[in-house]
Amino acid sequence: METGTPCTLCPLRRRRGFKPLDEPALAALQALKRGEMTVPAGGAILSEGETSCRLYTVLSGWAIRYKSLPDGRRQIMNILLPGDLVGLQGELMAAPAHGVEAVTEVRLCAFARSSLWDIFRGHPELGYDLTWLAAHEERLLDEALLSVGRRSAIERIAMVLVHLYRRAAAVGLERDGTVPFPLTQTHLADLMGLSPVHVNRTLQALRKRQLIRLHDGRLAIGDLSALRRVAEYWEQPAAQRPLL
Amino acid sequence: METGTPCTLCPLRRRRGFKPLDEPALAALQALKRGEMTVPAGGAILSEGETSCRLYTVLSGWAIRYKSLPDGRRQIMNILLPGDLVGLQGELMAAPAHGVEAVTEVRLCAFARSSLWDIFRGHPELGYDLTWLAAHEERLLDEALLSVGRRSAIERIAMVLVHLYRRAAAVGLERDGTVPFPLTQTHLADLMGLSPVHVNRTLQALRKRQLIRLHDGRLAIGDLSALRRVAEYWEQPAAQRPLL
DNA sequence: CGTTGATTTGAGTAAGATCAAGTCGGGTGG
DNA sequence: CCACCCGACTTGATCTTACTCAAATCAACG
Repeated sequence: METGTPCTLCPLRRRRGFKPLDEPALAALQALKRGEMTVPAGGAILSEGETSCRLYTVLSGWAIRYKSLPDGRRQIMNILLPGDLVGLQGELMAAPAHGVEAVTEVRLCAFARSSLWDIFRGHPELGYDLTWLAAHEERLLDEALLSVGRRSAIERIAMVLVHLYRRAAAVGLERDGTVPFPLTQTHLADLMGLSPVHVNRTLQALRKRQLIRLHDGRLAIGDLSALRRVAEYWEQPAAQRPLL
Repeated sequence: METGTPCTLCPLRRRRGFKPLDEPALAALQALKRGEMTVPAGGAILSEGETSCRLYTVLSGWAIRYKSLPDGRRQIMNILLPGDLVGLQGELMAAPAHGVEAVTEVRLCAFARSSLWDIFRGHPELGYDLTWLAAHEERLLDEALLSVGRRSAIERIAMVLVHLYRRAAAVGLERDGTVPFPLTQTHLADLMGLSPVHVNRTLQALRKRQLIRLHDGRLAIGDLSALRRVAEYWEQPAAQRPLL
């Protein structure tokens, strides 16, 4: 665990799309920061059932939040991108019922979980932001549940690709019409409640229709509106989000 | 909209399972309360896409929170029971992307949404509780997503029955080994991502195995541990929850 | 090279959807 | 009282989507 960049210089915070924070709040946040941490690709950030005394913000890299059944079936609940909070989800102070695993190498900004309470007391606006983030995460889950419960395989895949493209672009990962895409087809399967084989065939169908391109770890969308139409997906304009 | 019971006398608040609130916090809450409201069975509490300036707590009755696709397919995100908050989910101040509908007659306690900010500023402990509730809801969604994504039909139905039984019992709805169960099989289908016909056959299978009984609107569980085993479901002990 | 993980392809199958009736019970109006 | 209607629940038959199993390909890497 190293000290890392001070919050005032955090490169993420500069990005459009993140709500600017005023000087005192930033200072308070800095005071709570416990350092930075790097987890290698494939490494565990949180283990299912194990309590962590830390709370993290993803600074860079991709991670997955998942739950699994005793027999090994696994469901990915969400993909974590830079700016996302790790560890808020599981019942504020209790053991999380989910694991978090790095997909690529992940850089994290760590806070002491016990300082949560200080945030609420000392900086109500940060407490509000925290709740905003929780409500936002819930909205992502709603969308995922709708997909898995009611969309067909091709709709689900189209949906998740549009959605991840937008999220990645929103945190500045877009480069000439592509975003990095480190997920394997097995990840997509576990994310959308499908088998890996079926994901493969579905991706082929989308490629054949020229809707997407997927080359050396990057994703490009051929025809956004057509892809959205396939997914029956109309996203709401993204509000500026807080960053802790 | 009537004035209703003062928060200090709220019958829900007496129940074991709800965290007691101290005098000043209770008074603050009372000050924000805008009255009570009754919605008939089948009535809309929130419409998809429509902004509401209110925030509600369910006092009695059952409701569903759902999203739907343009072609009419519907996914229920959660069942709302007494003590649950309505309207926190959708991006704190923005239009909710979901609807909420009464299943039975529902009695609601209303707050002005604009007072959310006052809560955080004036009563950090209430702000914390709010976040706790959001994190808790997220946990419910996690469980639902795992079910719909990775559990078989019989596992899903077993799971949801165990889960709803516990939740209903936790808010005092249990009477000699049964809880009220106002959901139709179509509700269960929309909740678990199945067709109504298949829900019917699956319920029959559970009944044949003596695991559940479902009579005149009440649910009884024949063999809890067996039902849990079917569902591959091990729930964590319920912590005391806050009530707003 | 041999190994390892990801992707691809093919063949057979099963879980659950869809379609179509039909039943049951509780109102409602004549 | 009875005919009717409506919604929820049942049942049977058929069909489709997506799963499973198995094996081949491919690229990266030591």
